[in-house]
Amino acid sequence: MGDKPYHHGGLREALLDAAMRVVDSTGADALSMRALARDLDVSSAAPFRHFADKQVLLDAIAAKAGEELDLSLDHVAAECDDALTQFRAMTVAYVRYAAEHPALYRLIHERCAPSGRFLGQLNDERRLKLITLIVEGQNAGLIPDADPELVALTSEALTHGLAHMIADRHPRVAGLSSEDARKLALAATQLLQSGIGLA
Amino acid sequence: MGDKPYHHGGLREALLDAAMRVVDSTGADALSMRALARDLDVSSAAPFRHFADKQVLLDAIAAKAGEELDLSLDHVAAECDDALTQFRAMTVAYVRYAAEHPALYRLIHERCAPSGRFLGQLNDERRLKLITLIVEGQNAGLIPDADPELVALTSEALTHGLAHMIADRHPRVAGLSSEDARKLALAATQLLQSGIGLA
DNA sequence: CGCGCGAAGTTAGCATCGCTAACATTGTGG
DNA sequence: CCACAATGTTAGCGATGCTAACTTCGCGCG
Repeated sequence: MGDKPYHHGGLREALLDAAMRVVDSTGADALSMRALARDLDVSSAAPFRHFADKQVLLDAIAAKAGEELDLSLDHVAAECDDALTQFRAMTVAYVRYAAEHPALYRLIHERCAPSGRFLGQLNDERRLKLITLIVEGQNAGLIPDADPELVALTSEALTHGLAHMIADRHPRVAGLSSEDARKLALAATQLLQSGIGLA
Repeated sequence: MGDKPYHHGGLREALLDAAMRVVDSTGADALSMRALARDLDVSSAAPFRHFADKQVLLDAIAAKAGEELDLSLDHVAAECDDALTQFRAMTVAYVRYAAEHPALYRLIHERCAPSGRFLGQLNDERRLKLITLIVEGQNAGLIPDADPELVALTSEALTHGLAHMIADRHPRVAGLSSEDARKLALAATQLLQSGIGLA
């Protein structure tokens, strides 16, 4: 009756899910192949049938998290018609993801260097949209006539910086509630738009 | 003659130095207590006389790297009289450190969450100076009348974002030379000052 | 002066980890 | 129907972080 079958069934998915939960709640360093196998009640060698080594698993987690983030951005973007509010909403959503899943957010970006993957960036379609928006703004005389690539990059960097500070619990933004983080992201973005002055 | 003495002498410093080199060149994950001990030709238990566990060592490395970064900022700042150019030069120096010591830069910030330390932030003195600069700008009508804390935070976040993207070899800034990084940091900073528009 | 005590090393060993090799069990397509 | 590929299992290697119990050494105090 309670005999567990020799073959688990969807072990790969189960591994990925469990591993992602571990990383999300405990951090990537805390992930152990053997512990994972124990949790899923399989032998300690079983996971290696599905992931060649730990790094591959981590890459898979990062990829999945990246897709989640992407989906969340899509979802948010779909609810705005105005391109500008869309842009702002996406910034907020990005920062929010970092606040709610710091370890996954870090994982997504850390992986750039070691394994050559590059997740967590704005996908090309979205980036194109952003650049278009910028160029339009420049044609309308609303945006200073700088390189659109530079403008986009600066905007991305600001978002990124906020997200990282929050994910890493930087003391300056440590105790922020989800709502506070939202406000901060909005305020900083608006500040970038209006300019800080200092010149 | 060539007998190595039973007591190493300055083992603690030696460990710290060696460990820092390892992290800088190979990444924090590659640091091994035993390997470290082997390199310094001491037993594998010796390091634990000086650092209770690996995390403590990493914290010490992060602290030392933080001081280095701090010193480099001081050095750069000392060569500017104008407060504004000082601010810009420090931004550049910050990003430059991230470009030249990505693993250390990451380490400095990663440690925020796990061990409660908070390195890598602008120290209070410098931050105070920045805020003063902002308030002066507002009094002179050069800076929009926003919360100075917010303005400072936004500025920090932009710097931080650039630094992180470069340290993590984000594809958008991957192949940048040191000089290119310098230019980028400057351009982005100026863009923040003049404002991006979009409104 | 010498001695004893604490700081700084050592050796040995435990538990765990990532990973591999060799073998077992399946269910599925030819 | 049955061979085979896919997916599990067990056993084990080498490395790691860390601890316990012991040794060596140098410094300060009677």
